[in-house]
Amino acid sequence: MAADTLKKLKTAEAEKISHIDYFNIAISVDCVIFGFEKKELKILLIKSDLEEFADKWSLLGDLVRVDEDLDSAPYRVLRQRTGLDDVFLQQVGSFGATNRHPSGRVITTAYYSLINIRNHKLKITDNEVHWHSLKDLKALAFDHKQIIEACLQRLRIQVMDEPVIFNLLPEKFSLRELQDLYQAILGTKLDRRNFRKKIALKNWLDDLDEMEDDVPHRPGKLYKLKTGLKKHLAGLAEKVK
Amino acid sequence: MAADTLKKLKTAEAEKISHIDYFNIAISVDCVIFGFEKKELKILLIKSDLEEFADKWSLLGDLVRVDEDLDSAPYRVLRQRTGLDDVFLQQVGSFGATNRHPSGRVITTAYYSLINIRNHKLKITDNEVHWHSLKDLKALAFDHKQIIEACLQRLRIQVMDEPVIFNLLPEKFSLRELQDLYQAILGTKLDRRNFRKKIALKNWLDDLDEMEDDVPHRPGKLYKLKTGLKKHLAGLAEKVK
DNA sequence: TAGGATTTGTGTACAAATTACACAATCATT
DNA sequence: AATGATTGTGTAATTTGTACACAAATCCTA
Repeated sequence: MAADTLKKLKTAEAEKISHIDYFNIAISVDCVIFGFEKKELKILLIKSDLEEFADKWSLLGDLVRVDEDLDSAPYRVLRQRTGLDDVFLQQVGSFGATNRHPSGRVITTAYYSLINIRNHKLKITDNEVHWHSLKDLKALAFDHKQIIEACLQRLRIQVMDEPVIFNLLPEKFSLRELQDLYQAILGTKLDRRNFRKKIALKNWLDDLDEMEDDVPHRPGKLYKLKTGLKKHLAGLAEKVK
Repeated sequence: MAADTLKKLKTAEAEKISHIDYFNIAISVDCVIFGFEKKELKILLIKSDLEEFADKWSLLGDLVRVDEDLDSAPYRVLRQRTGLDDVFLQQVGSFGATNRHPSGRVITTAYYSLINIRNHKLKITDNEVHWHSLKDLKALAFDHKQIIEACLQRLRIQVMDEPVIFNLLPEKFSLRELQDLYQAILGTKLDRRNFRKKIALKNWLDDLDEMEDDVPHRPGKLYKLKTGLKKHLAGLAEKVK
């Protein structure tokens, strides 16, 4: 195989194509980007650009650059795709079945991200990129369905005891919005009184002394995340907490 | 850079050295192998073979082969190093700072493993490989200290609600041994009566109607893990649970 | 073989957290 | 002014977690 492989290598280098070849393993990152709108969890997907996956959707991802930290790559992907700079991102796991990518051997590390869909800095320029309801996901490319499942599972665990969920909401929000969001994530209905008691106990919120003004019914009070509570948890030590 | 890189490549291929080079990213796996003995958690380490880390210890690991699933690689490493075939292994996270490896760009995926030190199939042939008390770890190579921390954190979470801990014990054990093990993992003392109540509630154990016979004091009853409870949780869906 | 050391095995009372559940007040719409 | 939708609030029952003490079993030693 040596000579043959070397030839392939030369060709690859000469054509300056990506580092997906036949005897090296390429490494990519994929981002599962969650948003929340109309009481539903959404995720951001792009039309696959591989012929094998012509009508399928896939996660936003890219190969990791040789001079770039693994954990920096998803930030770059997000910046390029959404214009957002200061996002919640957390590593979830790596996926590396030999046959997961049709064009060669690619191991990918998955990250999940929580963003506020109404963030005015959010700029989705690529018109192949769209929000999808988590409920009715179409066919997905690669093992991306499985990756999304793993990220959702992580999200469900994490929202129970860390204030990460607020990355999905605008700065001011009502308790109803917060409850709707929890329900969308956990996939269950929650009792309103018990939910409020539990949230109050966590002591995450500041009462803003303002009311909703855009609802067709009795408005609720508005809250914001207590200043000082960082909603972004980055780094490895926090990975599983 | 093209010509220069190509030369390096040729050399690498010609010398059949590993896939650590200057313009590709190599991928490895590292295993944090936990054992339990004399009321202490231990981990299995090997003397580093890099000059940069001459007197340091490192995790057992290897480069992932191009025709091998990522999640299979740590099983291979364990088989080669310990002779064990049917081990508990779980992916914890991937580590990929650009400067983490002195010889080139290597991203590693960390796994943690739980084995019974007294397993008679355990054969450690390489005399550079030794068990170390988790308490007094010497200097470690690479970012392996950080990796161990992440694995320990995962272990602590996981033993609270899944019966993985029994991978560290012999088939028959007393409640004292089990409690000592929990205490070693969690780093706390537990109240005996409350501990027993909690374990009883989980319904993980079968009473063997046998007694310890090798202790210098009143012997305790022996238990074993209920048959049907799989102590090995593999696969992706279980990754974070 | 008796006494000391060590460890097993067991239950109860209190505090804290979780669950189930209903009604009046507010605002928008008509 | 009545209707519809939603907010805001408390209590009782249950479950879970925590703190804590004493008698009995076995080994060891004198």
